[in-house]
Amino acid sequence: MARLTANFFKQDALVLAPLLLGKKLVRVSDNGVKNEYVITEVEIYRGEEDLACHASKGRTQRTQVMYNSGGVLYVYLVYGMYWMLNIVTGEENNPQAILIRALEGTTGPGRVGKLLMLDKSFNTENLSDSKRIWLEDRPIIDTYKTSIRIGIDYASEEWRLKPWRFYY
DNA sequence: GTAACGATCCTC
DNA sequence: AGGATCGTTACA
Repeated sequence: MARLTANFFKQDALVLAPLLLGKKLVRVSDNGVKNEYVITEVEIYRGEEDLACHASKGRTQRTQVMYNSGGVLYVYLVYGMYWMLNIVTGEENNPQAILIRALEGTTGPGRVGKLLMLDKSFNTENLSDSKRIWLEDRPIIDTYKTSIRIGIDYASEEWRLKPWRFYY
């Protein structure tokens, strides 16, 4: 099916998160091998008001990528070891991103980054025209679950309790 | 400068 | 329950 491009990712994260479930993630490695995965778990990080979102610190060298219009990647290192894969979503200057927490057959965002062999060079990568990573359309998953987000105990209750984790 | 802390995972 | 491991942020 067709590659998903900027118009799709420009939608608000609240709309996009459930739509990303079941979508195909394609990764072409340096040696030219193409692998395809299915997205099974995501989390929303949305706006400067969201105290769990890195953009709550405002526009910094790290967070500026989230201020782009949707369709680019926000990839960063956490705990000195794990590359987190996020898709920037929404309108320009409205910082939000969706964390890919799991692909079919994997558990945990750290393992996603390892499986996809991500590194710093993937930060700001454009999903609309990248030759090494992109998403392709797939039928909607209409039965899914939600829960609070994982690993954000530092956020205040208002944001910690948002049901912004989606999985099936 | 310098210190504290993670959107995690593995091992004990 | 605790350690690995380093970029980002905050504060002096």
